[in-house]
Amino acid sequence: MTRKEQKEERRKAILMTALTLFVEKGYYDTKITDIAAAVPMSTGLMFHYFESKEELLVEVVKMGAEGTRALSGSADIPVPPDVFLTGFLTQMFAYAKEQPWVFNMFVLMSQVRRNGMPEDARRIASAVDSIDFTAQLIARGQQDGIFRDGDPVLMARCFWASVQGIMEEMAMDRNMAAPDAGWIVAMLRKG
Amino acid sequence: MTRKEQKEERRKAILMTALTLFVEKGYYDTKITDIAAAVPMSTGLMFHYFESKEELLVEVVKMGAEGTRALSGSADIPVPPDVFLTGFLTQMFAYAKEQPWVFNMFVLMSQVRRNGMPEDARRIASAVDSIDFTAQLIARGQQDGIFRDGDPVLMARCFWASVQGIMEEMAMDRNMAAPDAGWIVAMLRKG
DNA sequence: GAATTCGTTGAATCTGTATTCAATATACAG
DNA sequence: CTGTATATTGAATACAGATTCAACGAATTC
Repeated sequence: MTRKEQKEERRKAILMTALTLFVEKGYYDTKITDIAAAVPMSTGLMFHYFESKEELLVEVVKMGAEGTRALSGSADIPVPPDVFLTGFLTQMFAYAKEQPWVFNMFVLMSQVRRNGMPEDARRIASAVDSIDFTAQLIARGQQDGIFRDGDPVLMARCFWASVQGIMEEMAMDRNMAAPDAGWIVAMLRKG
Repeated sequence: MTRKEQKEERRKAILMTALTLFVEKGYYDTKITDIAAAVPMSTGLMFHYFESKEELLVEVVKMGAEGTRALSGSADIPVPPDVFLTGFLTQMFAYAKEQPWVFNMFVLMSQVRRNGMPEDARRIASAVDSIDFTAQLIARGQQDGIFRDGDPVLMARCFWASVQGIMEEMAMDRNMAAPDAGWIVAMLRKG
C-alpha cells in the first residue's frame, strides 16, 4: 500500500501546487512545466497523474467543490443570520493569513465561475452554490427586521460578489489587511 | 482626409470589438480570428492596425485609462461623500444596462489589474488609481461623522473591490438586476 | 488614365507549449 | 534473485493560434 499512498500524496502535491500557481499567476500563464518544476517532478510525469492541463484544473475545482459544501446546508442555524454571516466571513478572512490553501481555493473557484476558463471547469464550479442558502438566511433576517428590504437572491449574489472582489484584492496583495467582516454584512443591515 | 478618418474608425471598431469579446470570453479564449470575424475584417489586416494581440489589449486598456480619469480629481466635491459615492455608483450601474461599453471597460480594467494578463497591460491598468481619491473622500466622511472608523485606504480598497466583484457578476449574467448603490455605500456608513 | 500608394485578403509560416514516447530506474511479487 | 509492473525522465512531436507575406484591389495624385 505504500505505493498507492505515495501516488495519492504525489497527486495531492500536484493539485496543491497547481492551485497555488493558478491563483498566483493565472491559469493561462501557468505552464505545465512551471507546475512540474514547483512540485518538483518531470514534465512528462505530470501526465501519468492527470490527462491534461485542463483535467488538472477540473480536479482542483472538484476538490474545491467538495470543501465548499460548508455553505450549502439548511438555513436552520441557531444564531441570528447577521451573526452567522459575520462569523463566517471573519473566519474566512482569518484563513487568508493562516491557511492560504482554503483562501486560494475560494479565489480560484470564483475565478473559474467567471469567463475565460475552460468550460468543463466552469460547469463544476458553477454547481457549487451558496446563493440559495445565503438568500434563505437573508430572508430570515428580513423577517426578523435586522436586514433591509430587497430581493434576497439579488442581495445574496451581491454579498458574495463583494466578498469575492475583496478576496481577489487580497490574493493580489498578500500584505493587505483583512477588512472587518462587519463592513460587508452592513450591506445587508437595515437603517 | 476620408482615408485617415476611415482608418481611425476602423481602429476604434477593432478596439470596441476586442473590448466586448475580452470581457465576454476572456482574453485568452478570444482568438485574433474571433475579433477579425466580429469586426469584420480579415485576420491579416488586424496587424496593420495593431502589432500584436497583446498591443491590442494594451491599447484597449489605454483607452480605458483615459476614460477613468473621472475618479481621480480632487476630493473637494460640494456634496457629502456618501451622496457622491452613491450617485456615482448609481450612474455606473445604470450604464451596465444602457452603455455596455463603459461597463465592459470597467470590468476589463479590473480584470487586467489582477493576475493572469500580460504584464504590459497590467502596469497601465494599475496606474489608474481611484483609491487615493476615494480614501480622501472617506476620511472626510469620517470627520463628518457619517462614515465608520477604520483605515480609509483599506476601506477604499474594499469598497472598490466589492464594486468590482458585483460588476463582474453582472457582466457574467447580463440579466441580473443592478443592486442598490446604497447597499454598497452602507459598508462605509457608521452603525 | 497611368502611376503610386494604401487597404485588404487568406494561405503559408513560425512559435510556444501541451502532450507523447522510448528509454531507464525503482519497487514489488514469486 | 528474477521477472514484472510501476515510476520517472527529458527529448521528440503535435498542434493551436499568432504572425507574416506575396498578391490583388481600390483609392488618390499628377
